[in-house]
Amino acid sequence: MDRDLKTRLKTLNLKVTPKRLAILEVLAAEPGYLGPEEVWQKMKKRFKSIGLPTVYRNLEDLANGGVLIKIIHPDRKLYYYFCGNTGHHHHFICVSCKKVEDLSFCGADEIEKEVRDSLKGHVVSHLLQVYGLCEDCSLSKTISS
Amino acid sequence: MDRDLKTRLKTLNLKVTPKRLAILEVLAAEPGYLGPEEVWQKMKKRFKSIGLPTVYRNLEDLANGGVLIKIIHPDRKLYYYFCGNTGHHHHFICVSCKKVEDLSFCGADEIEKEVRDSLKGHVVSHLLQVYGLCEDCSLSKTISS
DNA sequence: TTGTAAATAGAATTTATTTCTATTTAGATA
DNA sequence: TATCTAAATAGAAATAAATTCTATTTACAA
Repeated sequence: MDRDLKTRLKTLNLKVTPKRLAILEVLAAEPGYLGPEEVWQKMKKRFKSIGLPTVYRNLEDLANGGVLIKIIHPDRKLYYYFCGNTGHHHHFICVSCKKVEDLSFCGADEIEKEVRDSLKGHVVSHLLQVYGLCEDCSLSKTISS
Repeated sequence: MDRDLKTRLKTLNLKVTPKRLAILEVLAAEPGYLGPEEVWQKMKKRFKSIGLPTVYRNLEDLANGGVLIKIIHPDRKLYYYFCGNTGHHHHFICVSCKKVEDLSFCGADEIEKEVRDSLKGHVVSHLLQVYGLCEDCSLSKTISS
């Protein structure tokens, strides 16, 4: 686990614990994304005792810190994946096959302008998720959910 | 309740029941969106007996039929709004006082273009949620989250 | 008018997620 | 290095949104 990441955790006031690092390693090694339960299963192979609440708390804390990205599926479950850089990600989620693809579109500038000009407030973060049918599912299915 | 809507329900193989129509009326009269529990509360003012599962089932069926739009918030709760008013609603949520304000910004057109052009998919719905500090909280508080 | 598949009430249940409390640990400070 | 304190944790318990189940009622087609 690289030094930058440890530094980043400290910046977030998160202590560098073995389990916290292991959760990051599990997700960093994953090509896709995992749910809390799946992360827990993988953690149990590495630690004789590891509580599910620990997994939930860490995933939440790390996502709040921007180290992980949190995805909310149409099935309402939470999923996370490792985020190398500090930027936000926007997603296109297929409601049929659950596949997630990145979107490059981001209206951050316009959003910040509107919040600043008409609401007189400050933007801390924003979330954009787009639900739909991916190419494969568009070809083979109709919208039924 | 207009005739077009009844026709639309029949097209979806959904019978035109008083409660189903009332759920639509409740949401059509709402400028924003409502959760199942909120819809249930409003329904209980109109019917002496109305079950929460009935509300859930109808909201789901109507959303599947495209009469309602379903969105999933970062808090994982479901919300619905009538598909016939001004379209989707985007919100600015103050992380300090939890106040919600409407945003007029919407990048729907650009999003649909990108999904269509580069992903070859179709957009069903999207969720834009902006977190920040409102004017009052910007003046009096710091970000603590 | 009648038959039947859909809709419903109300209770019970499910399950992802969170809270609680006692205990342990990371890492700052002396 | 030893000590201290807030953060992190385990494990049990709780929460609550959402769903399932079964008997009963109703919309509406024939």
